[in-house]
Amino acid sequence: MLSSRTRKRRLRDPERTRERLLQAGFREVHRSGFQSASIDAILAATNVTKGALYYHFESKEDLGHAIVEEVVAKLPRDRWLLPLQRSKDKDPINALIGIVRAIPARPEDVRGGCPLVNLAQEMSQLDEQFRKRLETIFRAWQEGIATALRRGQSQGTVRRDVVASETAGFLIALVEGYQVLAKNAQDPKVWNGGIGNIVGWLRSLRAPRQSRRGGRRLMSKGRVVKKRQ
Amino acid sequence: MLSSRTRKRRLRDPERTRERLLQAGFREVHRSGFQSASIDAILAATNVTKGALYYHFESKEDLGHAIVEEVVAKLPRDRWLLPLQRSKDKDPINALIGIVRAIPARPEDVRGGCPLVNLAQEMSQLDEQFRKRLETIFRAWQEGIATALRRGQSQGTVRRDVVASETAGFLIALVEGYQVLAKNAQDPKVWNGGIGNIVGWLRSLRAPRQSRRGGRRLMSKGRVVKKRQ
DNA sequence: AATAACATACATACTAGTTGGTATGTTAAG
DNA sequence: CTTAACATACCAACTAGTATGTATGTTATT
Repeated sequence: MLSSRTRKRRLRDPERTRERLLQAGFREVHRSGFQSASIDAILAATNVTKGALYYHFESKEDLGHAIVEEVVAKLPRDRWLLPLQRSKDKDPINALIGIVRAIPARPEDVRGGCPLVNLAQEMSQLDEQFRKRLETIFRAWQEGIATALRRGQSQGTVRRDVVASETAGFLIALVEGYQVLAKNAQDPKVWNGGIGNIVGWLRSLRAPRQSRRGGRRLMSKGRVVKKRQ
Repeated sequence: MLSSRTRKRRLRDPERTRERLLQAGFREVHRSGFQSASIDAILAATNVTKGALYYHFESKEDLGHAIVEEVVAKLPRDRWLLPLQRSKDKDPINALIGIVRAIPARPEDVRGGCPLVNLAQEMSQLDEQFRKRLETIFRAWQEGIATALRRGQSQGTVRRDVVASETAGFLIALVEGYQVLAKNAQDPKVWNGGIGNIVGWLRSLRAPRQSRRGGRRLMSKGRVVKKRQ
């Protein structure tokens, strides 16, 4: 027996139908925002009919919630949390620098903005259900970073005087803020500049070589400061 | 002759009508976003009729552009640029700290988010006219901060090794990023925490007391780092 | 193995409401 | 009297959502 996918494309494949709706819904929401996302546009993009959509999701909101939980939530998980866990032995600051540098800087990504921020910005005030789901994602993101930083502190690679959770929030705010600016500029150069400055700031979190005097560290090397003073 | 305002409320006062539409439009757009902003809701809020609105503005987009230029643009000007200019003699870092601390932390402000970011996030990808107007605002904001920082550098209060324009962008990203997080959390505490961390970072830009060795400076005192190591 | 019974997974056509926008009429101000 | 500043009524397009019908897949029965 061949798997349901490899056979001659079954006429009914509810899981696949649902997944296609989620993906197309995500794209439409990412483009237009949730409120302006058109159900008809999603259907047109998938060649799924309205009856099928409302069989799998009981309302537009329900579809939106599923998109957040099943599509949006994956983004920080894949881009941040998994890489951080995978590099358990290495210095978390190097890992974070790598992650930040790996955030897509292609024009279409920069211009579209971070889906998480897009949705949070639009919906958190309007729909508590959306907000809660988004906050869960933010929390997991922040805690993942904080955990990695604490690990770095016990390894001696991260300054002991930084407060992990606050620093994680700082980093997230920074990343999201620069993405907003880059999206508004509609210009990858803005984002690339942001990466440089974020990386510079990240380096300032490193513990000094031999941990002299309780882990103070200067704030040079960033793109915010000149390379040669 | 009494001024047009003090008389017994003239039946026709086009300037006032226009201004009321701008203000109500701003509030509606701030609440719902531009796309979902309802013309009818704006009319209901102002007791102005559709004919009057379309006499003053030729389309919804036109109204939106006017809102950006005449209402939104004032916000960073009033909150950032004017205070920075007014404190020409003082240390710009102190001025910036005061400005950041003065950003409203009332629940309704935090939950509504920064109107500039809201619009940028929603519209920059969709409507180039919107984007250009918003970018003008961001540019002026960034240049205002950069100018103040450079002034501080020649005064000797700001580290010489910081690149003013980059640092200004960093600060803006940070402020906007934290406002996004606070809006998503719908919680003023998140914003207040952000203020603390921003202020801490701002302090790290100060030139050392007697400008020893080319202006290096450590990054302590922030809320990101512990107060007593 | 054949088939009846049933539930799943859709498809089609429609509705009630809202949207931005307009055509045309009216009235106040100079 | 003229025209600037509205007011009213209306419209076509689009919205999410639904009622109803139908074809497919599964399961129980014989």
